[in-house]
Amino acid sequence: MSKISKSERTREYIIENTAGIFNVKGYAGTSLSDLTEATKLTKGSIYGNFENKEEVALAAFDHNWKTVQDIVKGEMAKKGTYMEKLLVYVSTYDGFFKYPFPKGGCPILNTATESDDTHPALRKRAADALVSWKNAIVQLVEKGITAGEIRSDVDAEQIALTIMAMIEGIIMITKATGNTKYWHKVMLSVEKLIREMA
Amino acid sequence: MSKISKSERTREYIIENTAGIFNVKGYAGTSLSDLTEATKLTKGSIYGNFENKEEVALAAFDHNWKTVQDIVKGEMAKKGTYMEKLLVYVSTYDGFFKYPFPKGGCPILNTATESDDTHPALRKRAADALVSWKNAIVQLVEKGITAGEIRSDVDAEQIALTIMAMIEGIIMITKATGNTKYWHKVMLSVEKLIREMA
DNA sequence: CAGCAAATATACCAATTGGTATATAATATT
DNA sequence: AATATTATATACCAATTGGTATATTTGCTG
Repeated sequence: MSKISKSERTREYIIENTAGIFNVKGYAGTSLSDLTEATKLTKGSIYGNFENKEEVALAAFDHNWKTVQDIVKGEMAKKGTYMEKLLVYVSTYDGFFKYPFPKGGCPILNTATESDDTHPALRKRAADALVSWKNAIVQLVEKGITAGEIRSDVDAEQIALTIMAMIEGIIMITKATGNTKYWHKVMLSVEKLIREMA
Repeated sequence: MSKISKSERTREYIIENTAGIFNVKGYAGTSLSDLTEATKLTKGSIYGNFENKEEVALAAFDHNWKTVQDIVKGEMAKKGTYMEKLLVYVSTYDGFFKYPFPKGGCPILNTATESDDTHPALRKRAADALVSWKNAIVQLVEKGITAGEIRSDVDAEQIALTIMAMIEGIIMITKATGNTKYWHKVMLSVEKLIREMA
């Protein structure tokens, strides 16, 4: 009486075991043989569950981004104030290692930079994730204003985009240089930006 | 009496005509046939001037990054104060379209995100560029302090890294979403950060 | 537990990949 | 202008690419 069919389970199995590869090697850098190797399945099995490589990549992106979201949402749920919820971006991303973040870093950063000029479907996926992330932060700021935690003259969208840009930018810088000191310095700037809204 | 040899000119010709491709398609996404097509040369000619595809990609990165640097340096030279020089990052990057920026956007962003987990040589190149960029900003801030334009209590490195992260982050966000309004909002934050140092 | 449908594996495909050995052409040097 | 050298093109290579048609196995259902 298993509600989920075999193929649905295999689909999930494929996504879980290849999501990390796409996030590390990128779409162009990931081959079908990478996928068969990682899943110990054959091409026939993969193409029986996905139309093509692109469809696997899209599902992998969704999976990777959901992984990040789940961690952040989980941490935010523990916090009482909107100010504290916003500061989760500092504390959680700061403890990058404590949490099971996807291999290869931020999937939005990786997917967006590779696909922006070359792969419309993947680009769209990253863009949609960015907009919904932005809206989530805007919501927190606006609720913070209503709750009296945050000044009413702040531009919520500007704050959201600035936080996002700082985080994504410093992820890139830190991963490229390997210098975690850089990371902490920019996180101080993010924290200052958030606290200044009070 | 041409000082530069034929092969040196061909090398330059290859770099100039392929740098944009690497910056748009990435290292893995760029094939030898992309290179021969763009240069109208044959593989023999390319491999006579470069050891392999990696060497072309490294030279292409250097070329692309120099293009960005030349634009910024040129604009900074026109400014009298260190404050104004720092604000060039806002005004120049803001007028992305006026200037002949490399096709595909910021080469550091593109190269770093693709190579950080996969290609040590390219990663190193991007990391070195990041550090020298950071040091250039630190220099400007420190000179601004000496000149009395900037408060002496600012952490120059933190400022530098925060500006860089914001710029790189918003380049990614803007290119992915296509929304230039986002760009301007974050640039306002960069400007605020710089002016607050006075 | 037999039979059918769904899922997976096998075997194959043409095209392309990065790269090389060698032939040919162009350029310097004498 | 002949020669030596350098640079470019040709022709080839094995391996891999993404993808498909078909065979085989698996799991579900009456």
